[in-house]
Amino acid sequence: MKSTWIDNNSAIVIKIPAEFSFTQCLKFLSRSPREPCHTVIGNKLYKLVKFQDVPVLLRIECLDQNTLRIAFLPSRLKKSIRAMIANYVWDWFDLQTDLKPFYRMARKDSILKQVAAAYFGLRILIIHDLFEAICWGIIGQHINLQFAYTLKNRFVASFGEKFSFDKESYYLFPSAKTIARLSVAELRDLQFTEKKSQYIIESAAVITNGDLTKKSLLNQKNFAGARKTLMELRGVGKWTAEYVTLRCLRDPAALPADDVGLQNALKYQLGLNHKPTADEIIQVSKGWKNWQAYATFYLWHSLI
DNA sequence: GTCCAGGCCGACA
DNA sequence: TGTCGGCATGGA
Repeated sequence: MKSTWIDNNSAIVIKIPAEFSFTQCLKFLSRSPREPCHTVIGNKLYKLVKFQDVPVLLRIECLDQNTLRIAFLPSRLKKSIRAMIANYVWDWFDLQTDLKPFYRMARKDSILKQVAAAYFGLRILIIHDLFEAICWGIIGQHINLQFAYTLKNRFVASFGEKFSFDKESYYLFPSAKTIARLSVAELRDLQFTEKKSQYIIESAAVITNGDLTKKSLLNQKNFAGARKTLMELRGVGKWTAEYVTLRCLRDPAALPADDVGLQNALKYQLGLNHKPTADEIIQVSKGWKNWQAYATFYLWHSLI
């Protein structure tokens, strides 16, 4: 465990760093009402997780500047699962990263200084599961984000495990094993394109048979190697590989320069009348060394 | 009705 | 190696 936390039978308390804003993170997480895998109600975040085959509903809230409280149902979980929950949340909000150097750099950067100040404390919201990250990347290719959430919602409602707590239903993202068994027609029914359906089922199969794991990607010499491996999957090109290394593998230097969202955010920040090209984005990001992922995330956030 | 959307693939020059 | 059409539909 990387943090100091105190627990009892029904809740865990995590000490959070000063450079953390639960409000900004919730804003990012609530950018679509169609998001099926977590819910934001007021200032509380609800998320279903499963550890050691036990489904657990988390309710996360910020008690004060220093403390995050994670309540869970069912209560009285064994200590090992409580530790997993604490680790899960710690990772989800990327609390291991010291953002002080990012803000020092951003203050001197003409593009980042404004977004870094406006969204102070925003963290990259990690997608823990490799399959979910790849899948979400493929779903989001070349369609608008709201429609991508519509597809995700149908996908999760159709194939994700459902559990009920207090008469409310909560879903887990579908497992690779479940999706690997599907036919293309079953995803076509949800309005996935033929190609997206094939790519998602094939990726699920590669992950299910153990040929691709998060661990194996992280064990590669560098993130460029991980991206190269990811791009061996059909349907995973440069953008998706960059996206997965950013959201799932925590590559601090991931920069999806072909991303239309990043292009639009920079167009606005730079006051351009055209979207910057990938080369132009690489040029303006020269000073963001090892903080490209955070710069990208803050710029995405500026579009919400 | 038109244009764009968190791209990728395969054909072709 | 670089460029271009097709995908297939929703949202603005």
